[in-house]
Amino acid sequence: MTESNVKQLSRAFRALSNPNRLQLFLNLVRQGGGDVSDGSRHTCFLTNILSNMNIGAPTVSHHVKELVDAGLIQTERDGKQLTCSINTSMLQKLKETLDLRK
Amino acid sequence: MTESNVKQLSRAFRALSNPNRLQLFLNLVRQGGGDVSDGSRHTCFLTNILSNMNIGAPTVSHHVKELVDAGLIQTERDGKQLTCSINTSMLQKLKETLDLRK
DNA sequence: ACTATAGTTCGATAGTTATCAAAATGACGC
DNA sequence: GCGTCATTTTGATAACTATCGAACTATAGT
Repeated sequence: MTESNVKQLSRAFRALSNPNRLQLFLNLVRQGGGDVSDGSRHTCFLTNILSNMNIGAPTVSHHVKELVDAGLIQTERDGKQLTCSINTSMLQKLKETLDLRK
Repeated sequence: MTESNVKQLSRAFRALSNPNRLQLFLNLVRQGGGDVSDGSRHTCFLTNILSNMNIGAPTVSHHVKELVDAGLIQTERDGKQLTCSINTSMLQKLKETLDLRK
C-alpha cells in the first residue's frame, strides 16, 4: 500500500468522521430509488436534508463539498437543485481496506 | 439507524481518518500471523512501528488509544510490550455501513 | 538497587474543522 | 428586470487534533 493510497483512504474516512456528514451520506446511500440504471444516482435535495437535520444550509453545502473532495460522491446541478451520485468504486475500496482476508 | 449508532460509526471512521493512524491500523491488520486461533490477535510493538513510521512514541501511544476508544482494537500488556487484537465485529459494522445493498 | 527498555502522561503549540450569520450567486417563472 | 428559491462563498469563532519534548511509570534482567 503506497503512502498516497493511504492518504486517499484516510481522506475518505475523514469525510465520514463527522456524525452529521455521515448521516447525510447515509441518507444518500439508503435513499435508493435511483433514476439511473446502475443504481448509483440519488437525488440530493439540500433543503430536504436541511429539514431532516439540525444544521444550516451553509453547513450542509460544506459537508457535500467534503464528500465530493473525498471522492465519495459526485454532484451535478439540475436546475435550482443538486443531484448527487455515489461513487461506488470508492466505497468498494474502503470496504476492501477493512477486509481482514487478503 | 439511531443517532447514537451514527455517532459510534463516525467515531470509528474518525479513528481511521489520520494517515499515520490508518497506516498503523493497517499494519496491525495486515500483520497477520496471529498467535491466536481466530486470527484476530496481532503483536503490536510500538517501538517497531515507531521505526517504520516517522512519528514519535508519544504520538504512537496517542494513536493507539484513539483506536481503542473507537472500538477498533483492544490492547493487553504483555511484559514490557503491548499486544493488540483487532475488533472484527466493529470492522464488520463499518463494512456493512458502506454496503449499498443492505 | 541500577539500568535499560517500552510505553504513558503532561503541557504546549500550530493547524484543522464545524458551525453560523450575512452577503453573494445562479436558476426559474412572471 | 424582479422576486423567490436553492445553494455557495465569506468571515468569524469556538472546539478539536496531531505532534513534540520532557517527565513519568512499569517491567525485566543483572
